[in-house]
Amino acid sequence: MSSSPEKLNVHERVRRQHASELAQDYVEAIYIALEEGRNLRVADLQEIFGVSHVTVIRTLRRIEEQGLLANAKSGELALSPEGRKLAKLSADRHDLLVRFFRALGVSEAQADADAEGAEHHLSEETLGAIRRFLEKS
Amino acid sequence: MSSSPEKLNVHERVRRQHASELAQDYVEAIYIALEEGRNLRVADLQEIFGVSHVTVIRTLRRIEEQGLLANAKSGELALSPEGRKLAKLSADRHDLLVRFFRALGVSEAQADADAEGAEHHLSEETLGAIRRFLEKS
DNA sequence: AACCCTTTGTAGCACAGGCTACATGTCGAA
DNA sequence: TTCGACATGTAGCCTGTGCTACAAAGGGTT
Repeated sequence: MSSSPEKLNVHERVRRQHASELAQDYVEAIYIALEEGRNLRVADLQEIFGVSHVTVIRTLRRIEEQGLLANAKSGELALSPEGRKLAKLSADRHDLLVRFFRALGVSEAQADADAEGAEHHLSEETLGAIRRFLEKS
Repeated sequence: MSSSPEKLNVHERVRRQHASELAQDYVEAIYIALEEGRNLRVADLQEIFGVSHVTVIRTLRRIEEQGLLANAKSGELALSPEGRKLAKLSADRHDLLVRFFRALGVSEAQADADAEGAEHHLSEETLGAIRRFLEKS
C-alpha cells in the first residue's frame, strides 16, 4: 500500500493504482451510503459491485486488515478515520470527473461510468488542471 | 474478449476493461516499435513493463492465444491483423488523451502517464467529446 | 415447535499476473 | 573449441479476485 514514490515506470504505476482501486471503491460506496443515512450490508455491496456475496465478504476482510473499517455493531459497516478520508477523496475525485465530462457534453450516465473507471488513474497535476478548467468555464 | 454489451453494471464494466488492458498495452508497445522499425524482444518488453521476463513470456502466450500475434521469424514479434487493429485503436486513444491533457496545461510526462492509466476507461461518447473539444480549441 | 427465507459465513476451486530458481540456447571472444 | 554472457524458456510458488456449493444463524408464519 501507500508507500514511497520510488520512481516507478508508467506501467508499474498503473498496476499500483489497480491494486488500491477496489478498496477505494468499497469505502466510497460505504461512505456515500452512510452520508445518505442508509446502512449498507453485504447484500447491498454484492448488488452494487455485481459480484457474489462471498467476494464481498473477503474483500471487506481485506480492507478491514488495511485499517479502513471501524468495527460497528454487528452487521453494520462503518469507516475508520483513514477509511473516511480515503472515501472522501475518492468521492470528490469522482464528482469532479463527472462534472468535467458533463461540461464536455457527455451524458449523465456515461459521465458517471467513465468517471468510475478513470478516477483512479489521474494524477494531482491533471486533476488540478481539470479544476482550473471547470472554474474558467 | 469483445463480446456482447449485456448491460453490465458500472463496476462490472471496469473489471471487464481491466481484463483487456494488458493485451492492449502489449500490442500497442509492439505496434509502436514496429512502426519505428525496431524489433521488440522479450527483454525489451520486460524493460517497458517493469516485470520479469517470465511474466512477459506468459503474457505473450496469452495474447497469442487470443489471436493478436502473428508468428514471425523466431525471436521476432509480429502482430496479426486483429492485433494491429487493436494496437492502432489503443495508440490513437493514447495520443488523443495526451493531446487533451496537454491542452489542459498538464506537463508532457504526466500527460503521458495519466493517459496510460485512463485510456482503457473512457467510452466512445467521452472520447468523441474530447475530440470535439480539441477541434474547437 | 417446525419450517422457510434471507443473510452471512466457510471450504475449496479457477485463473490472471506477479515472482525466483533453474535449464537451455546462441553467439562472440579468448 | 570452449567459455562466458545474455536471451529465452520451464517449474513451481504466491496473491488477488472471481466463482459454486454447502453451513449456520436469525426472523416470521403456520
